[in-house]
Amino acid sequence: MRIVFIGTGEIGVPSLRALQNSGHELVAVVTQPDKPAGREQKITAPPIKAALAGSKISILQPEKIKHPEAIEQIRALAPDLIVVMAYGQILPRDVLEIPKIACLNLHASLLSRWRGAAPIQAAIAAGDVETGITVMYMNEGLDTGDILLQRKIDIAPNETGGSLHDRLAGLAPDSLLDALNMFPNAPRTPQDNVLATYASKLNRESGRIDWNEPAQVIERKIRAYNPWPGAFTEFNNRKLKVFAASIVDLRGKPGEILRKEKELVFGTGDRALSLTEIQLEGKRRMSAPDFLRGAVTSS
RNA sequence: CGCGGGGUGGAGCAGCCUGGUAGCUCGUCAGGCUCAUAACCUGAAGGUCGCUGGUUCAAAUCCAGCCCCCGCAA
Repeated sequence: MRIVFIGTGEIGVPSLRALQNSGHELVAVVTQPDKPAGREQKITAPPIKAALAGSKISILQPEKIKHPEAIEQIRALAPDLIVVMAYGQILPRDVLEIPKIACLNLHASLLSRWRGAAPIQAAIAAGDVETGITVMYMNEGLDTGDILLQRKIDIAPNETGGSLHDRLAGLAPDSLLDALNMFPNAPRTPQDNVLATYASKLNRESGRIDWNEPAQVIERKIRAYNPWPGAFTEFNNRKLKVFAASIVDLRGKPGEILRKEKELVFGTGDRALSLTEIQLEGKRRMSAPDFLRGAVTSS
């Protein structure tokens, strides 16, 4: 089949490689334009483009995929199939109707649970015990299309957003290839809209810790947001990122520092949290004991 | 030229403003105490103070340039 892959994020890279090696004809890749990134604001290629360095596959980087020129470029490729993963823009109907067979999306959750932009973090933060990859037929809604197939994995008790992201990225290629092999008789099951939940887009501020919440909720959020966008709180008027914490059986006011000798313990809405891996603004990431050794003498 | 914090024995920090003997909390090693210990006591090793140049009798400290790490913003 003639396939066009549309994607931007790191999570799509293994699936892209699987398509390259699949025997199908990967005719082009559409990804977001190079943008300034990092402290130096250097123009940086998105991960999908970087993964194609050295290959001869044609790459399209339209500013807006809904612009007529972009749509015409994709139409001219005459794809049988379009595969989308973590692209970052909504595909207009005109693009969805281009492929002869179908426009498929790989989504990092078990739809209809966690539609939207940040399903991986949402699943951990909610305390879900399993998640997975959904291959679905795209429509104009936000992750509302009919399901082709799903692959499940368990969420480990110490799972972080980063580790789950990597595991799902690795699960996606097999899911995709299995789905492709089902054509032309691939199944099609509508989503259960009653069970649908949404994972809204995250920004830095959404990582702020609300100490009034229960310890377990905060602990999950810390894991879910590690490494991005990062959970954080304030310490001596400076931003303190928190990468790992464990629940301890102490009581105290929400946000109150209950211990700071050998461990750093904050009160929450119910029990308390010992922050174990942290990073103060301007400093390196380090363990709580290391942090406290210096903090004791300087305060 | 986006804004800001930082680079000091193996780790985390103080000292810098107001130049003059390398400090603190740990770790490591040796010994002691103890039924025992991640606890306690004694002692020891370990540092070109990011790099280069300048000022000075004298630079971790003041000045200039450069390299690297990090937070914000995007």
